[in-house]
Amino acid sequence: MENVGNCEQKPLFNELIQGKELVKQLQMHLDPSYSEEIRNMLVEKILSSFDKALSMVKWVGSEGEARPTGATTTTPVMSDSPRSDSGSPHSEDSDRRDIYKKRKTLPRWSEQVRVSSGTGLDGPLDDGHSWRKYGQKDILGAKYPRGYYRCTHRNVQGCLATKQVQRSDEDPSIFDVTYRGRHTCIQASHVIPAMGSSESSKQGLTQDQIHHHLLPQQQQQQEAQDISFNFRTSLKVRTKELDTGEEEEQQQQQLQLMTSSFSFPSTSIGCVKTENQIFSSPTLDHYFTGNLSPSFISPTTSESNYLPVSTCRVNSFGGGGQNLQTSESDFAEIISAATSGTNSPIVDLDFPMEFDPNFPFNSPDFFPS
DNA sequence: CGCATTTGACCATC
DNA sequence: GATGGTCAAATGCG
Repeated sequence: MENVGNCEQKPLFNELIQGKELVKQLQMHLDPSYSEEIRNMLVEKILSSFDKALSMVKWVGSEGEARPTGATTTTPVMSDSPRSDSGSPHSEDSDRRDIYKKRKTLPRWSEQVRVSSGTGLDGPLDDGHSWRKYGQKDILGAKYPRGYYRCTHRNVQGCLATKQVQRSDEDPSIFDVTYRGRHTCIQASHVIPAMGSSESSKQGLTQDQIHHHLLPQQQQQQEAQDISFNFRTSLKVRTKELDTGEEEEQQQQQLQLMTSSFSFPSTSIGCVKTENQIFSSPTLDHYFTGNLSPSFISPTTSESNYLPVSTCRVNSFGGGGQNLQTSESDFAEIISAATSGTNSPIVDLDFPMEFDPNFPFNSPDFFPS
């Protein structure tokens, strides 16, 4: 935590540099013979880059915990005990308010999970963490109630990660999962090797229950398999969105527009939407994939036939600005998960486009081949 | 018996 | 006041 400052400045710096580079590119593309699409995209990218840089400045300026970008609403909640009726009136109230306050500043992103009908799974799948349901609520205008989950290890390890699961109105097989906060817990538990795990799920075992059957040594390895387990059973469409102010939301939408069309060239799986081949542009292709290690991309196809059910992911990323503090570790987690399991049929890893260009994806350490 | 889920009530925010 | 998010007692399950 002491190095937060340094850690934050680097991405900030990178954002600025990136912005500059983008301006240069844009400059080159000002020639009317170039596609307008590309120019627009560059403009948006530049804007987002600077937005992120700005928000990072704010973020760095404010001390402490994982604060997403320029969190506009950090209403300092004042002491006025609303719940004086029961229990301990003193610290508990402020604790609760603290929780609310914290929650507001927690990073948030969402992804859509499609549960294949063939799997017999009724609900949204586990995502590599164990969750405990703590509430359900009918949501206005939504057919299905929203489920609220928090990390099972919340009490033990103080992990504040939560998620909300909302079944899609139009397509009940799609679940909109909104995550909040990062897991600070050590996932002491993870799912069993591929085949067995899906069977277990069908039998109604919760992931957590499954997890408890594992020995600690196994558990870390299980993470990768856990993730792949989900990949095998669901289609995820991740739209990473950052929780922050409304401005950010708009920016987010822009970014999603821009990035949702992205798909890795190697994504051979049929159901991936490739609405838009913006990235066929050599320039942009270079721009984006330049940050991607080929070995990052290639595994996707080689083992895709391993998937028992239609499984694919459409990645679309919003700007990852706020996530910078955590995304790297998250990232590393995903990457290591993807790479550590040799039989891991990871389809497309979803990770923010806005990663640190200096992040050593090209390093052999990251992609032992 | 211990744990997870359900569900109504409470609280914060808009 | 309406709505969404959380709490916690009650209930269910292995």
